[in-house]
Amino acid sequence: MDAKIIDVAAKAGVSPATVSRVLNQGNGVTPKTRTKVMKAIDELNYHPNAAAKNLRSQKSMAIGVIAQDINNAYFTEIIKGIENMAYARKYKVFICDAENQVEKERDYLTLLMNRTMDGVIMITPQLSDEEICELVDKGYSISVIGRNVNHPKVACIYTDNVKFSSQVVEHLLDCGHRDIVFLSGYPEATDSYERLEGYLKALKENHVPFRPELVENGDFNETGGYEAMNRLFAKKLTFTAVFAANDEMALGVYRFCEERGFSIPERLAVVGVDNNRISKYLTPRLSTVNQPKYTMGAIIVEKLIDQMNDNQFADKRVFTVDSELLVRGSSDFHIKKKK
Amino acid sequence: MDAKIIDVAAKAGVSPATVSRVLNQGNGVTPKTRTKVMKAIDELNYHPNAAAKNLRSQKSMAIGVIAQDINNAYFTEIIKGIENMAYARKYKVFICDAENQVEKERDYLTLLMNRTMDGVIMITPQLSDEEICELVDKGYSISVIGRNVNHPKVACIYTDNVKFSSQVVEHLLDCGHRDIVFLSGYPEATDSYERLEGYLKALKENHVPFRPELVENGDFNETGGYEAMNRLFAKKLTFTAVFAANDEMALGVYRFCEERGFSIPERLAVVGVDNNRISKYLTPRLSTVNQPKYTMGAIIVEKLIDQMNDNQFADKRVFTVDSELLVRGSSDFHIKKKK
DNA sequence: TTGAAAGCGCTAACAC
DNA sequence: GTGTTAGCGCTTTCAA
Repeated sequence: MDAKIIDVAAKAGVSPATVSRVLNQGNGVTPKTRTKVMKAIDELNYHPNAAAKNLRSQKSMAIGVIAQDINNAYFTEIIKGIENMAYARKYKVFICDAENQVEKERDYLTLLMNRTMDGVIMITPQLSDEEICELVDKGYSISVIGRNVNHPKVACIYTDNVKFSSQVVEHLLDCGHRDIVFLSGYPEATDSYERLEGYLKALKENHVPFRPELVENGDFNETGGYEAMNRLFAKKLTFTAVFAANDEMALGVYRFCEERGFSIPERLAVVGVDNNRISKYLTPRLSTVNQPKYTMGAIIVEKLIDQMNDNQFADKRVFTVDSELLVRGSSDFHIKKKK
Repeated sequence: MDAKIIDVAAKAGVSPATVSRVLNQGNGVTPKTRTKVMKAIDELNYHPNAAAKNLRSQKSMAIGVIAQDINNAYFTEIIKGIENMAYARKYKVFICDAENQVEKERDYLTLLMNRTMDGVIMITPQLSDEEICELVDKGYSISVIGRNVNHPKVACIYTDNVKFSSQVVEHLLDCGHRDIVFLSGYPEATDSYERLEGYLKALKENHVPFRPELVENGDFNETGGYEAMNRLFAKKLTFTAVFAANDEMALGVYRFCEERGFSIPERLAVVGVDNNRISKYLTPRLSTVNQPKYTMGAIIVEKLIDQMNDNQFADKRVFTVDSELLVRGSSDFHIKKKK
């Protein structure tokens, strides 16, 4: 149905090889032949068949992004950074939505094995480091956002979870809080346990006793956060602040507070993580931790491309980027000290 | 580097054709041979090369979704419907983010021409019907969400823009408003002018004079909505309600009101469209029009698959789905009639 | 600068 | 039920 390279060649009175040269690198062709070929391409409305091209050249010029959940603006923001930089480097980007399921992450990785894409960027906290390393050892190109995978061929970019979590907790302590809930995501996720680590560290350094019952899992989503709050409340625990490991769970905390008539930040202070765009539309605005999401995406895709082409990195492999605690209405309030 | 089908065949002591049969439809193979082959596949960690497969079979089993902007939850919700249904039908989905640029829409369409994907679903209000029809006439499979493209081979699913817009305006009139701003998206978009049409219809039917100066373009995004409000205000126009053609622009209206100290809905009533998940996190909650987003995605992908395989539709081609006006805090208030 | 020819890895006719 | 073989449409040596 479609025109093929041989049709273009015939129409232009040249060989398929010449058409290919015009289409690709482009050097070693007379301007005159080039024009003839371009004209034929145009007239026949020719589009090179990607499958044939990929098969022959053994590459697809495509990068996959496996994101935890595309309904979460944190991920889409990163993806935009990836996409724009990839575009500048002549790569296509295929976005894959893992919908919070590890099995889906694995599923999408088959697109890497079957060579649909040349490399993959993972923005998912679930798949284990081991699994990633195993694949990389087999020769596949994978880069990672949001954690540090210790493998010489895996580029990583992340913020220091422990550090900013301590900062958040210190901010809450400064506001007079002593009983601070930590709302975790699924426990296997690095984002969960590293942020918990920061929470514990700050408590310890400030000589505030750790109450394990104040740690709950909210699965990184709104519903999970809401349900976690209900569980805590059902246990009749006392607390005056919540540190949610991401903004989505903080949304659940807001819902909980609204239903119970709890005012934020007076009755309960709330801090999230991600600086999800939703956070600034809440009332009161949600205090959160900002990360340079777009830039992180842009940087990692460059590294991935380096790795795919040279099988090594031009300079660094691991990037840590600074995060920033944004104190907003949901926590900017000093509670009275209990006697 | 990777194992190929011939390696598997050798290892299992069969021919490549048999391996292929096991891998694909699967009938016409003895359970015994099947087991042998599966074992070899497993041991060699074999993954069929997608490019070779696509080239030979002349299809990719991939569907593209070109969305206006993936930062907008309206689109990601639809995409989830598409993806899950496509998965059930053995199709992969490639998500493409047009970032509000027509040129990007066209760019992604080349993935259709070069056969990277077998068909495309467009959720973009910009690319013209003519351009879409032209491609379909050339034999490409395209389906459309959010408008009605009049072509026997284009499946469409949409809600009746005129109808629900009239409803919105009638609701505002019921609340006592007479001077209602219409915040449009870019004017070429069907979503803009059809919603404007509904606005005009309701005004006319209720004998409320149309004030053209109350129609402004907000480009379908938060910033656009905000700037449009500033322009209206700078002109010292009087109005008591805003009907924004989507929720994103309504966010800009909220920002404007907050900065000016205007209370919603007392000083200004606001209604949006999309039932974007953000709408219910606002204070007050945003009145909006809900569409069955997930279902729309699921339905249209089925139709696209029908069309790609049979080159026709099993039953209907055009689907209209009901929308529902959700009256929430941002408009649920009766203003006093001016004398 | 251009052309001829081989072959990327797979599937689908057609044999057997 | 299984094997042989041709060829999908392109790129890339190699030769001219």
